[in-house]
Amino acid sequence: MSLPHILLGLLRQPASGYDLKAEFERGIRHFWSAELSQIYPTLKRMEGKGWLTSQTEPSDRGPDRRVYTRTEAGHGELLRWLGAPPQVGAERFAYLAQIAFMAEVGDFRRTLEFMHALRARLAAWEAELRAIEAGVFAAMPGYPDDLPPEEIHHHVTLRMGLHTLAAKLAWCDETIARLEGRLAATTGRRSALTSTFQER
Amino acid sequence: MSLPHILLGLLRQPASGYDLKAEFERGIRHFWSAELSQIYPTLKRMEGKGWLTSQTEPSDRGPDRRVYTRTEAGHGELLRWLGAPPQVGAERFAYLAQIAFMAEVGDFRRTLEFMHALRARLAAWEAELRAIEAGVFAAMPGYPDDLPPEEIHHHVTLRMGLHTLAAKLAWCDETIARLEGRLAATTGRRSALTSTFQER
DNA sequence: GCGATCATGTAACATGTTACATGATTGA
DNA sequence: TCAATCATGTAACATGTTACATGATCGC
Repeated sequence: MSLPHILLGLLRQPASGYDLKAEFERGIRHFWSAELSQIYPTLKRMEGKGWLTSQTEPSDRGPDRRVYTRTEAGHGELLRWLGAPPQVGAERFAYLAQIAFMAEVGDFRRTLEFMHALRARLAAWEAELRAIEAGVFAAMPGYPDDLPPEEIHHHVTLRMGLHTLAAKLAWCDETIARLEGRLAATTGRRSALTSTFQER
Repeated sequence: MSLPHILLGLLRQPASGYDLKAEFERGIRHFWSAELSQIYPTLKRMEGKGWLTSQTEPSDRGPDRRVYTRTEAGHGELLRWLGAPPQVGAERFAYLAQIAFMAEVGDFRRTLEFMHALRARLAAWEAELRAIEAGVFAAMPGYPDDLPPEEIHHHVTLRMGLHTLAAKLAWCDETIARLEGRLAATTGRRSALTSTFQER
């Protein structure tokens, strides 16, 4: 049950479902995502619980907007969630599952190809985070020491992304080197076009 | 749609739902989890698709076991999944969401407390992975170079866990140091028992 | 006029969690 | 005899994804 709490956190100012989706796209997306078709009914449910109120207002362009405001009860629920212990351990990595069973293919070159594709994806993601940090730094010479207190937490989540992506890239490199070492050991004995370890 | 594929991967030998749950607990759990109440209907669905066949057999103790066997079609589906590109980017970290909105509490000491709790959880997890690696090393002096080819992939996923957990611990330490620095800068000016940045 | 953006939603489906129901066997 | 383990499942609920439906306005 995290999406309602994330929405409560984002609703420092009143906002529509559409606005909140846009907030997800710039920032939150790095550690959580939600589709509009999930956000709209969730907001409605939250209003039913008394965490939000809504009023419709005309839009500058397009149809009327339904703008949600956080209630006292909603703010209380947010604080309760922030007081709960860290929710850790339920992470799911589909690509690790793929690697774990890759032996079934019987050819290291597939694993190698997979690791290269994975590395490229992770490197692009890291570049994105680096660019964000560089942008903040450019606008603030004393970064991160001069960050105002209310922006520290956002900075902390960005740093987590940078740390773990660097670690994953190092892991990709380690893995690629190890697999290439294995492949080199079998090349010469047999063509690189034939099976690499089904021979066993 | 990953659980069916993980089950296909685990079914190198015929196994019951109960057996497969046990396999999750020793290993898979580090990057995926599933309850029995999800595994049983999933196996039934997979049988309906022709990926598995089942036969019941008496148990040494307790009720009859329904043992599933992977079919040719099931093996083909597994290979198709292993041939797909890495599924990356949809990761969800509830604890990062909590940190991102922790400013709402208005007291760094809560963030600090949270980071200490998080660090303890991650350190315990890292210790567990280290123990697994140490166990493998003890049983095999030439680890990891001497690992047989079919065990390399398992080793690779273990290494990913060790890399990212070390990175997260470094991030925790960096964050804790930064927060303590901030706190020290305000202590002396006002008691540590009062608000730290709502003053702004 | 046409595609992009603004704006809200429903419906069908897929996936995952928690609680409940049942009952045998084994070891302390 | 009592708790743990073996063993299978259903039901209710919660969460999340994909596809579909509708329609206005703005810039090219």
